[in-house]
Amino acid sequence: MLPLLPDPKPADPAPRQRVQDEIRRDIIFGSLQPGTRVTEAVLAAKYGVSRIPVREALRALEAEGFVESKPYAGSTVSEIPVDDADDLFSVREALEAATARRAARRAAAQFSAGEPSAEWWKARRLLADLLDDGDQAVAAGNLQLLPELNIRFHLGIADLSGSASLTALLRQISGKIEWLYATDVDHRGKQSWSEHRSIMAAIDAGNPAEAERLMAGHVHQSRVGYLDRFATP
Amino acid sequence: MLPLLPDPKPADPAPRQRVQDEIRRDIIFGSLQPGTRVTEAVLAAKYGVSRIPVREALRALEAEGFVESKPYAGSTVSEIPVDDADDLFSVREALEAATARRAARRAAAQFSAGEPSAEWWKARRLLADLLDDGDQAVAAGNLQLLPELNIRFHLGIADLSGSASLTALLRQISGKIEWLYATDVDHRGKQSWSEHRSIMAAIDAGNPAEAERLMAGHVHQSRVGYLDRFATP
DNA sequence: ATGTGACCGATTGCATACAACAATAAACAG
DNA sequence: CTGTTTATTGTTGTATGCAATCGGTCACAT
Repeated sequence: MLPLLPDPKPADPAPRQRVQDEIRRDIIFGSLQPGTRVTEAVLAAKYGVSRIPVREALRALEAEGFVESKPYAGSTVSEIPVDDADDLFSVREALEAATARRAARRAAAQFSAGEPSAEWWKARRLLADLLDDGDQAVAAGNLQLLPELNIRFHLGIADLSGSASLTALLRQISGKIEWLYATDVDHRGKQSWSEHRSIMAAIDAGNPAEAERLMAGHVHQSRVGYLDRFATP
Repeated sequence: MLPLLPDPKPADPAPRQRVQDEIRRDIIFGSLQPGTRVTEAVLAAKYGVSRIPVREALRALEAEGFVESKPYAGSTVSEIPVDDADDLFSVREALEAATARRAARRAAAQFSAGEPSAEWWKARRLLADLLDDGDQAVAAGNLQLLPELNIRFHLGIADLSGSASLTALLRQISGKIEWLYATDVDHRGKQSWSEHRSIMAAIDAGNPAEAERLMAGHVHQSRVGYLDRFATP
């Protein structure tokens, strides 16, 4: 006999990843405020899993800088790095300039060596879709979608650069930047998004210098915009 | 019956940290070569602990970029990031310039506000000892001690900056740089070390611009030296 | 001979159980 | 009343056992 509900629970194939994303989201969007003590047991109960996935998620979040832990003493939610904003942006400028430069160099190399590799096409295709989605969101006035799309675009460029080290660093910084912006939306949204296509074009053209220049300017504007708005001198 | 040796092993109070450091050391100094498959079970047996500490150590090392893992598929030792060297150095330049600038600013603030805080003195004292140890090593010709002392000095400056975000980023980059240098010693050792005191002096003087300038130049020389030596164009 | 499918060993992911440690609070001496 | 010592409790750290999943391999049909 066939059961009417063969699989009532969606099976949850990756509890650790899910829990990690949930906790990070709760931290970024204020449900878990800085200074809050988070214990493995209550989080485990909250998300319906054992302590082990929660524990690993907390360790990962600690590496990302969202929580701080002391041995046998527990974990607490970190402070929002507002004081570090300016410096984080300056590092991000150098970092993303490097990724754009590399991406353009790699694009040129891929095309000069006959057919681009499969993984290159995959990353490039993802960026194309992303750009379209963003334009669509802008056209429809859904500006609240832009922060997420923005991060994915920049991480996509890092992927194109082919450097795992730089991608990991950018991922770490992006988390902090997202946290900083979470208290408010990116006001410069439309303007900022439109700059992405020219960066992409410079990369496609295999022009490292131009890609680097555009990306550096793009991030710099983002930095200036943030500092203007939140005025943390 | 009572065993003759009730506690032959020194109890090992922190297996996870120890195992993590051991594995990282083995990776950096060649005992575990890139591409090697590392399984939790054999590492657990190798270090005489259970799989859990090994597992967490591997996760942390994955966040540090030393191993790569795929779900249910195991972990392998990452490739040495030689291709990323130049870009890592360029990011490091921006990053350490920021830490030096902040450290100087913070030093000035500490002194202008009466007595410096306890944690400031602690970090400052650690750097003083470090500088002395390095000078002593140089005088005694123990240049092989310098790479370790060098990393600790730069992380110490990051501590002085008071920014957890920047310190975490530097820690991540430092691991990679150490890995790059592990194949050879830092040839510029003596010269490089002597520059640390002037950086420290600029910070103590509360001169952010000068501290930033000196640190940027210091890291830049390190970069040029590395690229000259290993010539990866 | 070769492509395709299912099986099997190996390995990770998670849950439960227990031990070690830190932090707090209570008891006590001064 | 205050400083110190000691119990107690709550939380993390580790060990073991089992379930889920992946990679390779062997049979088999084409």
